[in-house]
Amino acid sequence: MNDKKFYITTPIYYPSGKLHIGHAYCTVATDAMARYKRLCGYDVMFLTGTDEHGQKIEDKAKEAGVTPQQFVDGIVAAPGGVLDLWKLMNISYDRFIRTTDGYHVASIQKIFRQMYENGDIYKGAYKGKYCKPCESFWTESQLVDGKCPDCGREVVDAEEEAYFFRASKYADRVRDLLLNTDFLEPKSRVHEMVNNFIDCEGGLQDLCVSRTSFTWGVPVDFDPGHVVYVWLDALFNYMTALGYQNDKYNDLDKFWPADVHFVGKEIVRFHAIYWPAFLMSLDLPLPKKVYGHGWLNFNGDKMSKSKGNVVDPYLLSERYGVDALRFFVLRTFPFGSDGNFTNELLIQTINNDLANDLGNLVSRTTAMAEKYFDGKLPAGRQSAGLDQELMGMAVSLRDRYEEQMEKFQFQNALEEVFKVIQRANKYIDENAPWALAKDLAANGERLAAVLYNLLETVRICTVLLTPFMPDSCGKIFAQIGAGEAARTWDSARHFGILPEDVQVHKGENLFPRIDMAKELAELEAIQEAAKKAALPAIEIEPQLEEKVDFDTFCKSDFRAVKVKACENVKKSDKLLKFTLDDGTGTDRQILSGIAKWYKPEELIGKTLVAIVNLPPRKMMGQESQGMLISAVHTEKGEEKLHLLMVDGAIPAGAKLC
RNA sequence: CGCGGGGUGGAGCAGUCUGGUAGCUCAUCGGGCUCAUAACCCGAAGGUCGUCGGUUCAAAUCCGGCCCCCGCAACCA
Repeated sequence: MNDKKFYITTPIYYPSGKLHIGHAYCTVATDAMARYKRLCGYDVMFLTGTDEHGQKIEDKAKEAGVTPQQFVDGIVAAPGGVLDLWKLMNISYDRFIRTTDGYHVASIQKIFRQMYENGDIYKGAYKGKYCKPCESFWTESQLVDGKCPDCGREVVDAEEEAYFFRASKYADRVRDLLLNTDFLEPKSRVHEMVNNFIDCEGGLQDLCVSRTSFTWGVPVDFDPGHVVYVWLDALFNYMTALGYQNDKYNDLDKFWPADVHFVGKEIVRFHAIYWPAFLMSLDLPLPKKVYGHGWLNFNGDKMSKSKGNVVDPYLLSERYGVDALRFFVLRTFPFGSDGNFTNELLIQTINNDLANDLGNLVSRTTAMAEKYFDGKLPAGRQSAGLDQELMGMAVSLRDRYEEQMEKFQFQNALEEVFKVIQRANKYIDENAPWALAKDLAANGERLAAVLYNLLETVRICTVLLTPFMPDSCGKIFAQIGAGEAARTWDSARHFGILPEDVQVHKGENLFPRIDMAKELAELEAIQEAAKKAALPAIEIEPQLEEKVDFDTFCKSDFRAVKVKACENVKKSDKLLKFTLDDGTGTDRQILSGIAKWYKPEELIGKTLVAIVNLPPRKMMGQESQGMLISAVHTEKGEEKLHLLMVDGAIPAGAKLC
């Protein structure tokens, strides 16, 4: 049996909506790593999956009028879903776990009970600020202006019975793990974790690990009404998927502890603090490493559904090919820090690296082999001093590549490969095979040597690119006549693996050049349309739950006012200055930030509504005595505003009540 | 003094931990080649490495002050 084993995981993704390029990024990185390790001869377990419980899913399902299970099935297993995406993107996972799988649910129940029995989970009361309409608890620090950060409404003190995990008990061990080992990488994330959550005020807090406010989760089997907190449920997937506390699988001894968990930086906290603490509680071995990778932004902005700037991996895969997309994200961005995804960069990378350098190298090499030798190299060879540098670089490439791959520096590993590819292009220039070809009788053996060296260089590079672009590399191997033995990890360290009389077949262009200007325009149009479609047609502010008493309401003095004059405020692009007749005989001046929606001249003579007993307030150096009332809503993500205009027959100053 | 990340030739980035020629891609300019996907190869111009100060024989790199940008409710890698 093989004693070289490697267990790697992606996070299990939360299927509350379609996955985007960020999920694809992490998964492609994991896939490249898994394929690399397999290439190196490891017995690899590559796990991914979906984290399907929680309130958000329950809410979404309700909105959609289906059961939560139907909802997640729709996103995970239906056409165009998560499984489809990974298939499209050629993700070679060995196992896919869904936290709604029966074996996982049963395992979680056992785990929860076990931690309860050993005293690390205890029953307590969750105290906090509660927002009734959102059914959410918030801590003081989460509140925005003392109100619910979600909906902006008032919160009340509330208490709920809940189970807690004694995280505090493991604070010292976790701190030590973070500070004194390589458990968490990159190192820059370590301080953030320790400062924020362990050495913060009050130390590492016990974690609330059950909920009673919703039901879509793993039920606590000994206390009906409670469901297990999603993170406890989710984190253990890494072990239940190997058979921990269940009979479904039996790979725990073989693969646990995991070699590395790849996770996004926002969930580093759960993986670097609570996950080890949970494992310590059960006296289980800890994973060897958690690697927190960066995020892809889009055009400098954070990608988010609410901004509608989410990049769709389906679209890009279909348009440019899966391998091009896989390659791009790993070649361009350092894995440990954030990267800025732009369409231009994507196309640039495809054109330069894949089309011009790699694709063209394969193309010109195979074309010459066909043209000069009908695709079959003659056996005679004549080497020359010019060969040394190229061969040296090619043969030593594997070591440099390996060094970077072991550090998860995909960008650098690929950089090394492309240095060799560029060197090969230069080698063609140096040797000018077309000149040699003019006198085959005299130079045939030299020409054969040049082409053979090129094929070998291409072969070695292709072996090392295989984890990143499996399909395309298969096609290159076929074109250069590389059989199985010429595709192995071991063969990548040796020059001269291809048979002397290698048979070459020039094939299709592997990476066609893309017309940048045209493509950018089309992409933008598509993404713009998608953005619009993703945004809700009409959005209105939620109604306030909090009651206002009648007397308080009566204190607000609303009056009909007539616009006598209206002008833009100098140096302000938002403000309009109104001179109003409020019936008192003295003009009232009000400033209103509505220049975006109205031109001053179109408002003169209109009858509006204003609250007149607000304290006066200075804006841009001018006093505003009250506020004009408007109706606001959001349409396709765009804020809309309409001043309240009333019947012109209403006299200035009439009170509204 | 909440936490963290960042400021490097026109653009995007690496290098900073482990001080010692400032590197890559693109764009620009000039040249070469014609096998190849208008691709390839060579050369040039272009940076006081945000700023001020300190340590040092030596600082993009270490230390301190300051300025500017980004993220830090949720959805979310």
